[in-house]
Amino acid sequence: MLSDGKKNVFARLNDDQRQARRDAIIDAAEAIFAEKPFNKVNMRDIARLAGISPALIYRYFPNQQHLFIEAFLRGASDLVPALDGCIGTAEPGLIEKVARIFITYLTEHEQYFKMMTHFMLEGSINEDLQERLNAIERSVLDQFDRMFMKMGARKDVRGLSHAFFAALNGILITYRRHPGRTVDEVREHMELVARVIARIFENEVQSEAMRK
Amino acid sequence: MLSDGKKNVFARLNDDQRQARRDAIIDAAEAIFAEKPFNKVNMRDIARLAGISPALIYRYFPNQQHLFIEAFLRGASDLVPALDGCIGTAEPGLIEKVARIFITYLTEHEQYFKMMTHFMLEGSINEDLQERLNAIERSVLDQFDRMFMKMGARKDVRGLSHAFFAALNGILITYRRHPGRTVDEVREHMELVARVIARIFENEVQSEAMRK
DNA sequence: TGTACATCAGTGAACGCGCGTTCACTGATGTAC
DNA sequence: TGTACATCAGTGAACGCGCGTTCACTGATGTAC
Repeated sequence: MLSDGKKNVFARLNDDQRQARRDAIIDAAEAIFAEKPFNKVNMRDIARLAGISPALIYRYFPNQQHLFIEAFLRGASDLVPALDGCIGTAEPGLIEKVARIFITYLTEHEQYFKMMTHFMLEGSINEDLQERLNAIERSVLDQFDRMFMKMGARKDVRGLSHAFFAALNGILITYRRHPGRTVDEVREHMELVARVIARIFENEVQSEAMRK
Repeated sequence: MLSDGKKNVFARLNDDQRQARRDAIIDAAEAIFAEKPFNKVNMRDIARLAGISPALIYRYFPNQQHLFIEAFLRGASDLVPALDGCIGTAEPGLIEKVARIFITYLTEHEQYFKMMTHFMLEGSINEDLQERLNAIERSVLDQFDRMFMKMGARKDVRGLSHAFFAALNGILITYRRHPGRTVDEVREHMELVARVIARIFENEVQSEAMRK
């Protein structure tokens, strides 16, 4: 007699095994994103790197968009604790430190940055997935809020965070491919510009506090 | 006897006619870019809108990349005079005005923004074309330099311009597609964030002047 | 203990489509003589 | 003035490729009895 429950009694892969394979596929997707320009990323390469057939990916993810967004969510969620950990204490230069962590994280894990811009620029995204992307963005903005408040900002903190977030993203996109520069030179330039940004935000917060 | 000059005597389209058709193709490319997500833009649609066969485009442009970059250069070069015209006099709120012009220009002519991000993110670009793109970027940065100097900045003006440029680009990319918002709401939010950015740059320049 | 069967992970090849680009061709016009 | 020819704008169809996704199938394993 067949089971009448929702879980099929015949499932031979238990949850751990399924999860392990899922992770392996996401690992492969990340590696391919890290290696190639994001419009060259494709399912065949991901499957090959994961050591499986392309068709098998579709037993774990309904389509490419889901896979990409799951991969992004898994990786990008590590950024939030990293920010959280360093905002603990108010200190001079905190904003610069946070800016550097943000920039460093997204240049060292270029795959997340590529995925992020992919979603920002592409057409329609599944509603649920969009909401999860928004949740990540809000978490990052929340961290920035905390940072600005620790540094003494009181007025329109969210506005500052939005501006800060946009400015850092802009650095990553604008100076990503400066011709004739090595990877290190690009990173160095980004950090330079990030310091300028951090400095003027710092200055803004300070002078706001002084006006009070 | 055949002509021994470089210009073929048989050319039936004179330079004006050729240029007119070239412009018409670029017009069509712009219109398609304005209408569709940039990864849906294709040569067939451009040809159809221009009222010609796809094959004819290749008599005017060697390939798609050249067409796109020429289109971008033609359109984006109008931004520089627009900025130039409004930086004439130093006045309070100048930075905000310039930020608004930049944002407005690239939201009202969304096609240029799409092309710009296209080039920033895609793989290899022809060297000559890259140099022309860089020239445009430098012109914009030069305008920002002028603006900051008029407002009293003296130290590391180019650094400010780089940061300002990145921040404005970041606004355009980050807040482009906020789900459930109308086009007007998106634009309004962008202008709000741009005002925050402008304000803190203004503050930075002023306090730099005061420290002197 | 053995056998027929159900279930499911996994596969390689194929489907279908979109798209950049090229090909072979047409037809109009100017030139040589 | 007429005719053969060269030149070039322009075309529709085809080529070739990449890629997301699906299909028909295999084989291993657990179950029913």
